[in-house]
Amino acid sequence: MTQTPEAEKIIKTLKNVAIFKGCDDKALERLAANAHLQKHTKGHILFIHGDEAARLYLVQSGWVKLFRETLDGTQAVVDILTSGHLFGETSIFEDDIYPYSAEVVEPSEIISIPLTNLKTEIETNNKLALNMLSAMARYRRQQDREIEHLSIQNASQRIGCFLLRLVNQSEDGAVTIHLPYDKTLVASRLGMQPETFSRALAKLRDATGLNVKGATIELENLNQLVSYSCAACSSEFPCKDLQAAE
Amino acid sequence: MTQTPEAEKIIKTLKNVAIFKGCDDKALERLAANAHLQKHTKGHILFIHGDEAARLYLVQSGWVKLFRETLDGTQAVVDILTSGHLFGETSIFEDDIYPYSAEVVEPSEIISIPLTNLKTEIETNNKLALNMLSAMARYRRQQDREIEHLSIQNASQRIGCFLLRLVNQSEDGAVTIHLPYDKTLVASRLGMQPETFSRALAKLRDATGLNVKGATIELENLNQLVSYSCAACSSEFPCKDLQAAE
DNA sequence: CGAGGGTTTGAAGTGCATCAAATAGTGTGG
DNA sequence: CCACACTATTTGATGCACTTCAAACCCTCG
Repeated sequence: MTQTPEAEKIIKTLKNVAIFKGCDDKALERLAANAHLQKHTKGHILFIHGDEAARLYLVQSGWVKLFRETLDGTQAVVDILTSGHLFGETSIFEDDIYPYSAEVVEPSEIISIPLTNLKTEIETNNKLALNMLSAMARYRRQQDREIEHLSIQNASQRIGCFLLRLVNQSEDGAVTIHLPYDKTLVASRLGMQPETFSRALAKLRDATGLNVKGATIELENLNQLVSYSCAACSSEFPCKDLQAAE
Repeated sequence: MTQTPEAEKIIKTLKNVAIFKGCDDKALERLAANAHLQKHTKGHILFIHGDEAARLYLVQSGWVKLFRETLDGTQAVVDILTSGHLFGETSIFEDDIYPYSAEVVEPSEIISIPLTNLKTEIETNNKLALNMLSAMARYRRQQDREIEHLSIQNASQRIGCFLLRLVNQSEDGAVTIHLPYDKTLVASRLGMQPETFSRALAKLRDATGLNVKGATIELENLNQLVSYSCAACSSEFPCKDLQAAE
């Protein structure tokens, strides 16, 4: 089969995404049929909650925010995704509408694939179905923890937990963390107001001795942060899964 | 194949569970091998967060609470399940431990099935895998809404939303709702303290004119409750899925 | 009838939201 | 390179929502 360079690039990316691991080349080609790779600037809306779901999306680079809005305009951030993360794929079941809106929040490269490709493939490709199940189970555990955090952690602890998930777990000793996007956005991701985020981060600094310079955060040692945040969590520190791709 | 009466009863139940719909009898028999149906009294612990996961559970009748506990003893309720709901099944992927604890909170009949049965079956039975994917996708949407509610609804609105989900959606006009379990438990399910629940319910009564007598709640018409609670939600009223079995 | 758990009520405190305003930071065009 | 405009972030002041601790009340069941 002859392929365009774009198609080749897409297939190469798919190979590294968890749910497509172990799929053979033919299957990937079928999945990637009519797929597109597009660059988007900050602020671009990929789709709106309630839109008819036609494609699934894969973040190649950059960041994408998933959110919903209530009638009175309040916004709830569902998740913020980066390289390797997939979204919009759950709409192949029952509903054919997107359950949230998606907005590009940093310059991004986004791959999109027709949902029908996935739907067709999954119906005959048990391996793919199992991969997807495994990914969904992982995501579900994340959501459970998310709910737990919202109900029992305070603002500073949630920030601490968020920072810990940005740290490469193999790192030890002094650590430098770089916030991947706006503080305002981090705040909304954690379900709090920007003002609260600012104050809670200051409180966290006083409590754990971390050092904040703009979007860069330095930490002499992880343990203090771990004991501060993870005390109010049912999981133990190296909390696996939490940052894993879908 | 000769079957015990218990096995027959179990298979009959499985047939009515969403994820087993469309499975043929042979498959159900394989799944039900070494399954048990047991009665449990209030307070019985089925398993603890972190236990090695060996079986999946299905509520035949009664209510089961899924929860986690932090080091300092605080408890977060993950979900409270009833007839037709399945739990513990996600442990067939990656982890082989239960991601939460499970406690019987009302006298219940619980079916349990070895996880290996499901694991084996799912690997060859694409229909089952697809059903399970569909169920997981539905559950995921519920979780998304749960997170949204925790971050943007207040206590009274969350109670209102909870009540609306107990109402048979086809009903209209005057409605009587019966709380299925302790108010204290409802409170924890909604992520609030019992005292807060009590006060928030009183506030909801004043705001929407519902009538509370112990565990029975009467409501002249749904609309007032809908407009009170659903204003702070991104979904529109007859919020499907939310009470659906996994 | 009394014990015990569930539920409500009261009083006080904490945490987060909100509104307002100051400050820092960034990118633009001159 | 500067001044300006605009946005992100911080800080202050205040109010409301929920929690916490305490105690009363109610209901059920032995």
